Amino acid sequence: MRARKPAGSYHHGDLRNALVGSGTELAREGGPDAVVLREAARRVGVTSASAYHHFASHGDLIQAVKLRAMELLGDRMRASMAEDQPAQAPGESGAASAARHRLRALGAAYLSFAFDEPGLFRLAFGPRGSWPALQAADPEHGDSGPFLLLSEVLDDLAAAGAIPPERRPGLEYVVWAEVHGIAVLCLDGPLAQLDSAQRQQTISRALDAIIRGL
Amino acid sequence: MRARKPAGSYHHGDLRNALVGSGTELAREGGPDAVVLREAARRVGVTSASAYHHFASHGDLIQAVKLRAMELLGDRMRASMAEDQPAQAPGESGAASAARHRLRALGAAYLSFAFDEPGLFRLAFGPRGSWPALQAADPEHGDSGPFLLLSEVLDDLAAAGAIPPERRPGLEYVVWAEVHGIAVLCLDGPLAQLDSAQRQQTISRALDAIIRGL
DNA sequence: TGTACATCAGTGAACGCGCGTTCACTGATGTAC
DNA sequence: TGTACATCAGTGAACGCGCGTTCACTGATGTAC
Repeated sequence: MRARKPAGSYHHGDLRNALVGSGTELAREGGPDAVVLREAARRVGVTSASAYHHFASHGDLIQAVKLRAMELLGDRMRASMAEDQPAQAPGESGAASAARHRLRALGAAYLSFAFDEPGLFRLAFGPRGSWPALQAADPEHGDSGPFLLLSEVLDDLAAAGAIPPERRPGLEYVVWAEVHGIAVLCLDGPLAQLDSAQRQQTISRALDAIIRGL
Repeated sequence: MRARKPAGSYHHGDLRNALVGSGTELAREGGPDAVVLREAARRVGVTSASAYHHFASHGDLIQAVKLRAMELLGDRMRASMAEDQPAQAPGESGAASAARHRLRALGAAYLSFAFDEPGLFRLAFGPRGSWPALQAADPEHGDSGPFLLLSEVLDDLAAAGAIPPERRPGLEYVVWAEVHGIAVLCLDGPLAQLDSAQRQQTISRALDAIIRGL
């Protein structure tokens, strides 16, 4: 946390970041519609007009918050991958099953983010704002987005022979869509009525079906 | 179309229906956020206050439009199933493949609705309003919702031995989620950048993976 | 090291807008006798 | 068949609200000399 308030300062010093932060908080609490420019400024303790020194419009703020939400999803998935590596020397015969295990962990992390942070999730995948180009997954920042994580696991599976090579291209889209569908249907669709045990069972079945479909 | 304007009448005669209609039009044009009570009334040529004789609130209107959108989706799927039955006597050995064919048609219809009517689709599956209980799929109206259509096809597949019986329960949720995920990712997610050929290819691969995963 | 000055990042007040909702009302409808 | 009357389904005006955005402004910052 750098220089939020340089002591007795008039200027904020990091207002853009702070606004994205409070906007993210708003999205977390109330979803995409709750990301209101005036309220975001209010929470930072700043006039709404000042936001226009950092964002061209309300939509611009929304887009920034959307990107932040995507980052948070990526963080969650990366963390899950990191902690979920019990056997570090899987032996070549177990390579495929280890990769499958990681794929499952990735899907589970994705879904747990959706259920823990429905507001952020809805913003990240809702009609407001737009997704950046997937290929330009800023490698300079060193961190790979959710998309690259998935690609890597699928590469591992292909390398281990668990996926026929001719089926590999474009597979990330298919797998992503499958996991994503569960999340949406559980959050805002007909599966919202399931209690948490039923939901967990459905998730488990769906992940089975996905892996089977590889 | 019954009695929209009984000649020189003061009363509208079918205002509730008309409002749901114009609300649906609004959703079609601009998605969930565009379903504005005042505008819906304006389009029917009626004061916004009059809407409150038929809906308790704005949210009530939205819910009604949401249900309409679901109906339209069901219509589309049913129509697709009806026209897509070339061989009416499939022979017992081809029963499984015929059912698979119908499943594919169902998925394609679902996706074509999503792409043709993104506004309605977003309302149907968005955070606004809520889904009715699936089991209470009003059998008195004679028409089965999207959910029942899917169930029937899966039953056919199970009967034809294409699905191991122990995997049958809850399968509709899984399949639904898989198809749904494609739609959402293509509409509002990272797959929105695909051109229509790439999209079609992704869809095709995804449907393959789904069927393989049965 | 000190000073002049351009630039930057805030303030505070105001704008117009369209929304959901309420209210007292009135003309039309349909039912009881 | 006709009339009285309760109910229904509209009207039109108004309300308060919070929003996004603009404006002229001013205090703080940092750079050139």
